[in-house]
Amino acid sequence: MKIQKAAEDYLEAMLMMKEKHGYIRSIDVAEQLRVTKPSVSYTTKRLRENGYITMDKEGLITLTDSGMEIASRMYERHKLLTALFIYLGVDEKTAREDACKVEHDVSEKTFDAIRRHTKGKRE
Amino acid sequence: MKIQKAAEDYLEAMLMMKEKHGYIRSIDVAEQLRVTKPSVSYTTKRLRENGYITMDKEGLITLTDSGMEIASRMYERHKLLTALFIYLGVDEKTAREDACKVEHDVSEKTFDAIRRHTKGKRE
DNA sequence: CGCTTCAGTTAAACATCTCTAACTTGATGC
DNA sequence: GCATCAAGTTAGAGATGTTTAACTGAAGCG
Repeated sequence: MKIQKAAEDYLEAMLMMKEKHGYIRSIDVAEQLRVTKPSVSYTTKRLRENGYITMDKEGLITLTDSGMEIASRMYERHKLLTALFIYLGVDEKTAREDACKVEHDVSEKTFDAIRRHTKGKRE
Repeated sequence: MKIQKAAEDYLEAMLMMKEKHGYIRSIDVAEQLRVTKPSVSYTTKRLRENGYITMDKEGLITLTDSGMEIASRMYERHKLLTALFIYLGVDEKTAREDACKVEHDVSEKTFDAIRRHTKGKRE
């Protein structure tokens, strides 16, 4: 299974919920991503089948190593892009929204370049 | 009809073909986007139904005003993003590929910021 | 004329992702 | 103990966009 954008979004949202609440529930992921419960149910099933998450009998979600790898990559990209856009003069809300979309699309090479660039600016 | 990413890609590719060959054929759009002929056929049908293109009896495509508007917006974004990535130190091929994907996702606000920024750098 | 080739379409199938509606199941509270 | 609510699942549908296979129709050639 090649991980799709949507799956990346779900995994990232799960990591955010983990950081925010200490646990991950489908309903919170649904709210975060503004989708319905069945959408989350559909996606968690596929993520489970492909080894990116596990769920206990109460429905609490745990990211596996491979799931966590994707989630943290997305999350880091999210923060990096947000910082770049803000540096370019975009307001924070817009920066965040755009980062959300762009984070799936940009190659590792370009991220390296952004990383180098924003690092230079921060020091 | 809310124009989808895929439709934006097709319209942009059509504009590129127009600039390259002086005319627009489905088969060239298919090659440019690396999709099959039926994919182009499916999309041209929808674009026709929604007034973004017209096609004559030989299949030659013309962008309408609304189609051209979208195509040129995408094309400008494409060039702007490519320039930004190259400025950040990305090689040209990667810059182009990433621009292709990102051009659909970024808000007008962020594009304004990029425009201001790259303008400053070019002078 | 007949064959081939090229461009385009149609048909059928499939993947992904979403929704609404209805159901299950467990906990909460009166 | 029973009603209610909250979380999650299942079932069925629909939009989008892709594919392969098979067809149509026109152009060129020998």
